[in-house]
Amino acid sequence: MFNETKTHEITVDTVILTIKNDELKVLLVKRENEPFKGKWAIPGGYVRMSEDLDAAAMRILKEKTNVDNIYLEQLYTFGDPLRHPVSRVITCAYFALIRAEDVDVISTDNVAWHKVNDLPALAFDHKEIIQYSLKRTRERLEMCPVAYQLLNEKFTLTEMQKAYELIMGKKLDKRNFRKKVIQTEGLRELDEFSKSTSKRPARLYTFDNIRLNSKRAHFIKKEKKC
Amino acid sequence: MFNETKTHEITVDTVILTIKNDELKVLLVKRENEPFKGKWAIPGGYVRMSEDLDAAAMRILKEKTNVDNIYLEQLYTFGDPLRHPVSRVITCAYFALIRAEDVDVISTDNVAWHKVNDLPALAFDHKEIIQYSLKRTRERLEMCPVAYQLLNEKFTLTEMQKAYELIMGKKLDKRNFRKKVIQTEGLRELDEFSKSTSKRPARLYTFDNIRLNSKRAHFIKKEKKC
DNA sequence: TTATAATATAATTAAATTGAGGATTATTTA
DNA sequence: TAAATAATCCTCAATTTAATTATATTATAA
Repeated sequence: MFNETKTHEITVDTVILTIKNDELKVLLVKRENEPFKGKWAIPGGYVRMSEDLDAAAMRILKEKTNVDNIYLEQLYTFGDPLRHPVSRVITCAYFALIRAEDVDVISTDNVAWHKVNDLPALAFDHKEIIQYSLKRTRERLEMCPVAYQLLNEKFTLTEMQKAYELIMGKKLDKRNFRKKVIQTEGLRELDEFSKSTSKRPARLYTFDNIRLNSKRAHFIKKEKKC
Repeated sequence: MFNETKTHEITVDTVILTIKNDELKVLLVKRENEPFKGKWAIPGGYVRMSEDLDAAAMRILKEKTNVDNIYLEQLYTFGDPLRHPVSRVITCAYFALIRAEDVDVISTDNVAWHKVNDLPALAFDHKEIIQYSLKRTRERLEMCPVAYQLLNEKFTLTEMQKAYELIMGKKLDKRNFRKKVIQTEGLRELDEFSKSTSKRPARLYTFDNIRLNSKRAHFIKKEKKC
């Protein structure tokens, strides 16, 4: 099946997660070319010869979705020889959590946010890649409050808790969550309140230092993993 | 410098760590070809077209060092366009902790264990790769007692503590270490004792389930990282 | 005006964990 | 036999975690 003398093709693929309408969503693009033409896929493309992997991920994401200036973290490299139905393509996957308000997605029929818990049929092994990015996100969330990356610049503690609950897939106690989270280094209480759509307006908070060196998210029970 | 139409070359490189003579060591091979001919490097080579990345890592490690049948974990993919002085080579790095007794290293002038804290000049970015594998190993060690992978099948708690201390780079209290580690799921006390070279012989322990789903290593203070 | 819903704060509790160290026992060597 | 050393056992206080009870505040909806 394979010509062993040929060199490989390498792509990068990016998993972009956000919260919209109380749902965890992932940014997908509709494939314009074969294979899997017309199927949804995470944004990806070929790495140029003189291009760093990180740079390629940023460039391709920008080209396909107009999303720019975000922190992409390398996730995993998927190299199953059969993951691409035509040729041998190894892909280095990246992921990011972003604020929907921060990016300027060209929303077309070919670029859209999809619920992570209700994905359409995806091209290649992209479903597996998304699942793995969720696993990694949960692990990161246990170590530090990265959920702030998903929230607006100003957010309520209830919104933050909701983000945690969406990612971790479980309910958390409001009082203990609050008690713990307000100890987080970098979190600043504002003198502003949510435009109460209903009921009592909630205080807004913000994160001061983006490169936060904060506390472990102790209010999430740590899983033992090996 | 680069021909943008050419496809990339992809290699795998493996960081194999063990403890020998109370030192953390890494398995290195002397390069037989240019570039960096004669320089020490971590074992690595080209991925075949029909070969899975994991399989390639295993094959190449076996070919170069005779080390076989170990659990290699993917570490990171290094893709700096200038990491290879001649062509564009992206490398997917793997790492493993092994028991020196379990493997049959062909010890030649070209294959040898080197102290991690006293490395020779290395080819490519291999020093960086080794450093990153140490960082990852420490993170893993904080989550679960992977250090057992470094120990003989039967080991004393002092040996285990020494492994932790070598990896974490700090001293631990003997009594507290013992108190915590004996709670680890899968650790079994044996009715055997070390062949006391001198002083009181220590009890031997073993790990029952290799695929242990054990407790977090609580006796290592967790670092906050973001 | 009242019921309701969400935010907010305080305080209590048991259990578990952490981190430090005292004290004892076993074994070898001088 | 005594000194030295390693292994082992045990105690304790401070802290953290997780669950819970209780109460007050501020808005909307009926």
